[in-house]
Amino acid sequence: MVAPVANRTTDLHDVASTRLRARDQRYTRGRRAIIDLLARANAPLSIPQLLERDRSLAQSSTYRNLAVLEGAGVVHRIVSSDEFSRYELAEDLTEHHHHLICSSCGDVRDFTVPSALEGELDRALGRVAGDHGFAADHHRLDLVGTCATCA
Amino acid sequence: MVAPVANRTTDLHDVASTRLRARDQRYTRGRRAIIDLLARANAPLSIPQLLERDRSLAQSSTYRNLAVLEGAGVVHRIVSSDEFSRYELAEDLTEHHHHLICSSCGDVRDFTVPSALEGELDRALGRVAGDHGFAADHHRLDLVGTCATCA
DNA sequence: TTGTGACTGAGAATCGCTCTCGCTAGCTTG
DNA sequence: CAAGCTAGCGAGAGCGATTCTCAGTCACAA
Ligand SMILES: [Mn+2]
Ligand SMILES: [Mn+2]
Ligand SMILES: [Zn+2]
Ligand SMILES: [Zn+2]
Repeated sequence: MVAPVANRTTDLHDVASTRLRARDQRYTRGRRAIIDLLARANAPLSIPQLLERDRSLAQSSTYRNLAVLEGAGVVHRIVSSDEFSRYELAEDLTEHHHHLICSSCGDVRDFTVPSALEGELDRALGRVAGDHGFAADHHRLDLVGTCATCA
Repeated sequence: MVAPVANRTTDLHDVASTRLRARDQRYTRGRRAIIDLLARANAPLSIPQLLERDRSLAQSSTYRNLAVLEGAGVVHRIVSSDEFSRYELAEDLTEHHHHLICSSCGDVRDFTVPSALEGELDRALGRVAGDHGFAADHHRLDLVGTCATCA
């Protein structure tokens, strides 16, 4: 329910840069390239997909930079049963949403549910967390199945 | 919303045995031991946890048997960002539920939400799936945060 | 220009998980 | 019961995504 911190791409880079600097880290070319790719894509990307889209990226650096960006709260890592993890911009840089996960090809697509339902969900989950002495950070709602391509 | 196929432990083993036989596979001692451990536990277990609880289990066989049991639809594998996957009985052998996932220690606990909410969720997700030409198999709702133990 | 500390990338290392293979065990048929 | 067939077993080798190492770079400030 919070407005995205960055709407324009320029803002996005500013936010990324600021969050990194706060941790004594630099917003280098490789890191900016990753953010650009993730912002341009309309779905979470795996490392191979990132390397394919920008051949100048080194694999080891990309792994390292994604970890750094995740630590700085700029990027979010999605671990599924697929062979590769996927990465997307952190939610406060985009908007709260959920994922359609294809268990055949591993592809992930975004979707949202009505905010009324989202609200009910949050209330119910808040109650559950309280009952268990659990400090909730965020919820995750995925729909698992077969995508249109894998028919 | 479907009643569990097996309520008693005996039934559980019968179901497991039947589902394996349907695939020309046998319900051996090691496989039965795994099912027993999962039925007794009130949370999904990782392979190390299984091996610790039953020292007679061999690691490689346990990995193989869990894969077989998953293929037969008796066991469900949960992949998280924790180092180990965790396993629980398939939902039609227990009941539909969701997970509290501790991002600190990796522990997983079950919870349920009111069936009214679950129904709304299913309706909304059905609509989403239709819009995307996605053949939904099941949904997954997790609450990620820090458990009481990790405070 | 120099010093400090972060970054880079090729390759080595890690480690959960899967595969291999010689042997055992369960079931079926005669 | 014996023989044949197939599934299962487990120790260890292998696999592969991810992480780590380390010798050079680069950014930035003094
Ligand atoms: Mn997404
Ligand atoms: Mn569970
Ligand atoms: Zn697909
Ligand atoms: Zn914990």
